[in-house]
This record gives sequence, structure tokens and C-alpha cells, in this order.
Amino acid sequence: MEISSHQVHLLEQLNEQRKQDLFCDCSILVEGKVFKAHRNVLFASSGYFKMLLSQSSKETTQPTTATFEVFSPETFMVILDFVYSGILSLTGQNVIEVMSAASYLQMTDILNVCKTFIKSSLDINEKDHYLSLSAKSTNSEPTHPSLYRSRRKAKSNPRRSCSVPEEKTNTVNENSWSGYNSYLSSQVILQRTETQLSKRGRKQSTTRKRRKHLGLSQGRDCAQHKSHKAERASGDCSTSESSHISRVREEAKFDAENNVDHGYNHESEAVPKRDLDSGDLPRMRFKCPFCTHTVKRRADLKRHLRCHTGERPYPCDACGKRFTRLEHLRNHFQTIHQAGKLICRKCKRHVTDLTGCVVQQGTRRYRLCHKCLAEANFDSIPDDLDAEHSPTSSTGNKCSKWALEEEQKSDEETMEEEPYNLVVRHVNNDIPDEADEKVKPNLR
DNA sequence: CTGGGGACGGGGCCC
DNA sequence: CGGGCCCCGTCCCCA
Repeated sequence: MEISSHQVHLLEQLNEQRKQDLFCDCSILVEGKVFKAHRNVLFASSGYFKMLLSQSSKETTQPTTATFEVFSPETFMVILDFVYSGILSLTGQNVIEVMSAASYLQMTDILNVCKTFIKSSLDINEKDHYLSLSAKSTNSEPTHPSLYRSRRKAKSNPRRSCSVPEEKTNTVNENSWSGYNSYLSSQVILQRTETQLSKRGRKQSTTRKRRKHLGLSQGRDCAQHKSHKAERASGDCSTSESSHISRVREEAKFDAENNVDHGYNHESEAVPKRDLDSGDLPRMRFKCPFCTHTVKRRADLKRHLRCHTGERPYPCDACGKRFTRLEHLRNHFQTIHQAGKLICRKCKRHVTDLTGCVVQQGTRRYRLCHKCLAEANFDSIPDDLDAEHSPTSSTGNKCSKWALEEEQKSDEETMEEEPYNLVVRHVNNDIPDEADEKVKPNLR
């Protein structure tokens, strides 16, 4: 005989224990703020903690400490509350960061809910083409988070909540969100407040220029490229997600500073929005729910949203770097791994297979003309000028080192003798590091 | 310190 | 609607 209330009761008790710091054997440090929790609970809820705690499981007598800098304490609070209550306090303001954090912590349930949250917000506006939310936004609780919870009863929470399919949430049935959709359309107002978004110190956007399109602030000049750098250093896709958080924050901060009205409270956010062109003809625009950007086509919006969600479905097989678009992957691959540019890297002259040859270093390939090759004193395929891998000292002797490196490589890395083939895989971000089985045709 | 170039991200739009 | 191309802006590295 199953007593359904037991699970609820158990979780409530654990939550109480957490709040009273009873039996907490794990401290999580998020940007200086300490959260107490139970190892067992974290282990059961997060793939990240599962890994972390299983590594330190032998030292069970010592309290475990985990430190995070990639998301804010507020975000972690939302996640921790969910872990201990089954209630996920999602808002248009925090959904991106919660999603990124969930991705980092490998909490697929939350990840899927966040995705659905975003998707739902788009679907709503899709259905309500010309239905302005202005009237709806007069609701007394316009900024209340929408609460995702499991089937357990929302005992003590007076706020509206929405049923979330709790079991098998890895495959969230989107149909089950119809209730949420209606809730969303009447309740959820995606807005970003300055207070929330300016909490964390970020690079001042004084140098930021407005983007050319529609005065759009993409904010990528700062955060995106920070992440880009981080990616280069670590190859960790989570950095791109955290960068995306920064970006969104920066956008909001910038907008707040510049008094930009996103119209989130009084316009349909995610999209079709009527616009009058010069000829007074109605023209549909699709509005991004996270920034001021509008596009003509839904597909373009979908593409644009990747810059908010941090989704990078196209990983490079050669170096692991991930891209938001196939064409970017292809360009990267051809340039970096296939020496696609028929230009001598040294003298910048045009080279062909006859007038030059391909030099390889690691996974990178480029071309040198025979002259530069000779000047570099290479007998055979030399290696290169690549800062990432080139020896830092004795620069004068770089070339011989490269050549040597190449000789050594010839034995152990025979596969590098073969040019890389670009196999495009569309990787599901749910499991960032797991190669997707869905292999697209080889593009070459 | 600075300018040039490479790499990359993102938008517009055509097919 | 997806794929692809072109263009532009930004960052980073290096000479």
C-alpha cells in the first residue's frame, strides 16, 4: 500500500532541516553566499553534484564545499528551492540564468522546464498574434514568478502554480503545458528589472555602441567575446551559457541606463507584432522576448534566440568548439582545420596546391607558400605560428621545434595525416558533452 | 601603445 | 522553413 503523502512529507522535512541547518553536510558557495544542503539530496538531484560528491564520497566525515561563480546566488536559490520543494520559481527574468545554471548542474528536469517556459512564451504570442498583453498586464501580480511544481500539492504556497509532469520530465510533453500556456498568457510578463540585472558587477557599457539594427543592443561585444575567450581556454560549453547570462544582463543594464522601454508590460513579447512600413502595409515582425530585437521571419527569431539560450548545437569534431550555426561551424572548420584559405599564412600571398603546401599543427591547418616554407627552413611539413600551441620560448627556433613536433607526431597521431572530415552533428544541449546520434550528412 | 588581420557572432535576406 | 551567403561589428593576437 502506497501512502502518497509520504514523499511530500519527507521532502518537507528535508527542507525544514535545510532551513534550520540540521544535518547539512554540504556547503555551496555561490559568489560569496553560502548555501547549506544535504549531500544526499544534491546527489539525487543533480548530475553535477553526483559527480562531485561521488568523487569525495570517501571523506564522508568532512563537510563538502562546492563553489560556483558561473551563476548568481539568486539563481541557485531558485534551483535549491526546487530541489527541496519541487517548486520552480521561474520568471521571464530568471529563466535564462536558471536554465544555464541547470545546464551546468546537469539538472535536465529544470532544463526542460525552462525550455518549455521559453517556448511557451513564444507559442502564446504566436497564437495571440495581435493580442496585446497590455490589458493582461494590469493584473495585480504581473511579475510573479510562474511556479512549476510537481504533482504534489502546493500546500503552503498561495501563489498560482502550474502542474508539471514530474515523472519522466526528461521528455516533457509539451501538450501538458497548455494549462501553463493559458496561465502564461494571462500572467507571465517578461520583464527585466534593473535591480535584478545590475546586481552583479559587470563591465560598464559606456563603450557599448548601439547596434545598427533598430537601435538594438546585443551586448555581445563584451560578454560574448569574454565567453569566446573562455571557450578557447577551456572548451567548456558552460562558459558560453554563463556568458550569455552576462549578455542578457548587460543588455538589460544598458537598456535600463538608457531608459529603453522593452514594452514587456504592454506588448506581446514574443512575437508577431504588427508593423507599418513606409507604404502603410501591415508587416509582421517577430519580437524577441528577451531583447528589443525584431525579425521578419520566425526562423530568424529561432536563430536569434540561440544567442539568448546559449544553445550551440554544432560542435566541431576536430576541436570540440561549438557553434550556433552550421555555417559558422563550416567556416571555422574550413579555415582552421582544412586550411581552406588559399593564402600563405606568412606572406599573405595567394597559394595553390602547386605553389604552397599545407602545414599542420595539432588540429589546425594552414598554408605556406614554398618560399616561406623554405625561408622557414622546413624540409617537410612544418608547423606553425599558432600562438596557442607554439612554444613560448626560443622563438627563433620555433620552426625546428615544429618540424620536430611533426616528426614525433607522425608515429602516434597518424590520423592527423588524414584531413579532417567535417561531420556535422546537431547536438542536443540537454546533454552538452554527449555526442548526438543524429549525424547529418557529411558536407564535404 | 597601436593598427592590421584573423576568428567569430549575429542580422538580413535570397534560394 | 532550413540552408546558405553576404555583410558588419567586435574581440583578440601580434608585429
